[in-house]
Amino acid sequence: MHILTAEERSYYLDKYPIDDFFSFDIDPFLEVCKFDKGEWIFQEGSFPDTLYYMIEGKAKIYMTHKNGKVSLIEYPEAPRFMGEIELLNEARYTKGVQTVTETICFSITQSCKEKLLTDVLFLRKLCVFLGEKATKITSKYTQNQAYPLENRLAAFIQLSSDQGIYKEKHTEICEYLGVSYRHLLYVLAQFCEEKILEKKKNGYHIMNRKRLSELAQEIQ
Amino acid sequence: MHILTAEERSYYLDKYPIDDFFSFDIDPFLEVCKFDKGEWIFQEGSFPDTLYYMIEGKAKIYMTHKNGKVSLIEYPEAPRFMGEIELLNEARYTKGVQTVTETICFSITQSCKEKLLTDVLFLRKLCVFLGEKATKITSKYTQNQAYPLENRLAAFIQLSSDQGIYKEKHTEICEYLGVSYRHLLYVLAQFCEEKILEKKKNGYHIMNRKRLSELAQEIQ
DNA sequence: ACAATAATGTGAGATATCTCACATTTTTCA
DNA sequence: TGAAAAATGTGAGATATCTCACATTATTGT
Repeated sequence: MHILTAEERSYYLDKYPIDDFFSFDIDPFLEVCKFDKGEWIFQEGSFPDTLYYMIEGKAKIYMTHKNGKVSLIEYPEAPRFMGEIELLNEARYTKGVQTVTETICFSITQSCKEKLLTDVLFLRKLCVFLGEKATKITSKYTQNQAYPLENRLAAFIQLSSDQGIYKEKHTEICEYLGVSYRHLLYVLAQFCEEKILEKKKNGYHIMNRKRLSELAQEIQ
Repeated sequence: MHILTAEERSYYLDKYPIDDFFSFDIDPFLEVCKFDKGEWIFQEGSFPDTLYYMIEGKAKIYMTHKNGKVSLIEYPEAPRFMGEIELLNEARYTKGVQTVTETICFSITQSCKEKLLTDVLFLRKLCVFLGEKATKITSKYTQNQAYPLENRLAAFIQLSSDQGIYKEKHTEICEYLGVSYRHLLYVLAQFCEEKILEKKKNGYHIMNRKRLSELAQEIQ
């Protein structure tokens, strides 16, 4: 992570105005910083003391279980807060957050914590954000346990494919969908078998959009 | 649901003071109401216009999937908010909420919505509540997919047993743990087989607390 | 350019969990 | 108090998913 120069800073502040999140002047408490691709924003189990507002980039939120399994909990995408729960609760340790692409964040130090926690505008934004987060997580996980991978994967392919081509990293997606790598490949192979997908050099091509939709639409 | 008399109202307001949640006088906007056991507080799919703060009782939050499966998402217990997400977001439809026991709530009409959404004290409470909710749901569901029922059930029995006896309704618990009724019985039978539990008239008696702990403690 | 590392891919067998069909018991309510 | 509904219980077979061991192919760092 490194902090951007004054020039870059004002570029981003201009591009992504954030003043209306706060009723006080946030400028003195704010830095713009850049994380490299793959860099960890929060180490799992650490106690972060910075609130980030991600403005460009994508990341992954992880947690590791006692038995060694890893859950990819969320795919946070800009724009959104990170570290907000730790701001609200003292000494709450965090999940691991790792960038997927180069990522630009506004970083807000806890030196203005008091101001933040008494700011109506900010708190309301945060409430809405947290409410949506809770709703999203709930729907992801209830789906996970109500539908077999076949349906969830179909939905995920629809979401994440680009120009009719699906080419995500299996290692990531199996963690996200909560199944083993092996099983993900099984179901992908099954989709190819059924001519829903076709595996090519540059990814899996969607051959039967209709059938894929049917499978996906079993889900809410 | 019925609204309590002035006398009962002041009894509960006295017993569970709530003034310090608000920086304005909430009294004119607040009723105390009672739900019977099994009554629905929110119908699934409806658009509630009341914020509740549950002060006594227990409930269940449900959602029904397209394929007919039902997920028991949460076991809300007093004290806590309900309907807070719908307060923040216009026209958000709700999950189903049904009481498990007789339940007493403060009900706050949306006529003071503006006041609430500009009240620092209230918003901060709400943020903390929503943050905890998100954390709790995340940990429940990541565990669900990282551990077999054997471990999760052991943990759940520890939590919900009383005086060494486990006697929850299987139909509910299988929904909560996200498995089929059949499978829940299998694993309970297995626990009996292994002499961890013993099935008696009044419930499953815990016979091997140590082994149960071991199974439960695989989970974080 | 090469070694190390990560990602991908596959087979085979095990396990966790589900579906369905049906029997019994308990609870609810008209 | 009797009929209906809910809860409980069980068997048998299907399916979804996992584990492990190993081979191949990309990607990365030096």
